Amino acid sequence: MAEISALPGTHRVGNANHRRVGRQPFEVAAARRILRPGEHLFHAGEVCADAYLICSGSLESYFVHADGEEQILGLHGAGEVVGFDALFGAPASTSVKAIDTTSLKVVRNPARRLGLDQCDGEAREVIAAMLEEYRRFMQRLHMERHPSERRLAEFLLDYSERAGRRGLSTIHLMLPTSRRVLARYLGLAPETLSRTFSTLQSRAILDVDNREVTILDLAALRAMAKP
Amino acid sequence: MAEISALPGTHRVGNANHRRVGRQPFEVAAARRILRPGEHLFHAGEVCADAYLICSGSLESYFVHADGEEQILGLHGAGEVVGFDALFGAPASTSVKAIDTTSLKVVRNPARRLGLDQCDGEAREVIAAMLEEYRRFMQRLHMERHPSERRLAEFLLDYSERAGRRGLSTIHLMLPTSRRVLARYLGLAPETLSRTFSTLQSRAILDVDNREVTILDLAALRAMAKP
DNA sequence: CGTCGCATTGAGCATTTTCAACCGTAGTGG
DNA sequence: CCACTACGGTTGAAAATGCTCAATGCGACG
Repeated sequence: MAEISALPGTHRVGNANHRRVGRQPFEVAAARRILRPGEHLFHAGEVCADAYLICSGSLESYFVHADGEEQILGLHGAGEVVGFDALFGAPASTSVKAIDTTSLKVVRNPARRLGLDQCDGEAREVIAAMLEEYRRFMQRLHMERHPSERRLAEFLLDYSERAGRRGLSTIHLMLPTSRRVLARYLGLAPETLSRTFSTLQSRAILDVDNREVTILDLAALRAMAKP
Repeated sequence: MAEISALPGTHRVGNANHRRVGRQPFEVAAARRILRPGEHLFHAGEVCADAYLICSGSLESYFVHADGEEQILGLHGAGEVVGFDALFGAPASTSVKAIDTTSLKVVRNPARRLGLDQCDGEAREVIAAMLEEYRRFMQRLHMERHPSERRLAEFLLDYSERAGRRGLSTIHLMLPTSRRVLARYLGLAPETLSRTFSTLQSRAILDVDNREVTILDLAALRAMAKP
């Protein structure tokens, strides 16, 4: 895939064989940056204008969730790109730091370059949804390490919130899928999910009737989701 | 449910209230599409020109991995967007099918709309890397359900391939991180990872010396990764 | 009324985590 | 030069968690 000659220090300014077609010319800067081990490239939440292409070394991208658990999202080596959020002018979803001494090529202002900063409303919406999806993935990767009760609680709260956003009840939920599909979504065996529903019902936290779920004790559910 | 026998392709051209800013004019179609339960919107691998915005109903996006396991990636409700790959003119990473009867708004040709089909080589590379990252996430979500041996095998093969791509040995690997970090990356306790390394060494599949790992039996490792 | 599919429940089993101790190396200071 | 400590890695045993297999319950549909 992204095969970039990883010759550390080869300042290839320009790169003549560009198939530049549409966009107006802009500054093509082949700026470089070097990180020492442990040094951060950026932190989650920062708004970065640039993306980066790894020339040599390796990076670690991670995210510290609200509960303090550190989720490691990627180990990146030469030829890979970090800083996608910059594409969309969005705050970084992850923190990125160097594992070894790492040399990077700075891809300046990719957002402007792609013209993403000036597209119409509907297209913007698609992009926003894409970032949302990306974050949801992070969340799910994190969830996979939680016990089943917590997974279910997290799912229900997320689902409840989404239901609320589209004007439905946030406590009386109508699940969209069969147990089997929901179980696979949550990464559980169907039996385990069934059992988990049962125990939450027996503890009067939920009232479950097939696909209809009523949240009886929201506080308890929240406590279960964020220990 | 509203069993309106689908009006597939109601080309409602128009919709004047666009905040068009940058891009040149193009066909603004507010076409709609209705899916019945179980019906597919698209399959993984198809190249779709359009993205979709869900108006009502719900969709399931999933991917069937090489080993036949079905990974459910998202349950999508009203207000969400599916079909990001169309943004980049890339083949769909996932299959999407309707759970309930679902009504969609078609976002035509988002790629052209964003001008992504005509950006320069370096920017293209960033986009390709982003899609790669997305697929890696899918892969990892899938991995979380595998036993530790398989996870490690998959990681090592992936890492080996990446090392090869940048001109390093594919059998003599220098791991980039400490055990602790690698364990977190793989979603395991450090002790479990250590044990797994040990058993693979005792079976003469690997030779492990701290961060140096040599693959002794590639075939066995492959068999372990893809059952 | 029987059967099919889905959901639930139960019991035993497998894997992983946790807690604890131990080992080897590297750094530090006497 | 040799403790001594610190740290990461490894190993062991117990406990927890979720999975598999099997049986049962329940509702829809013919």
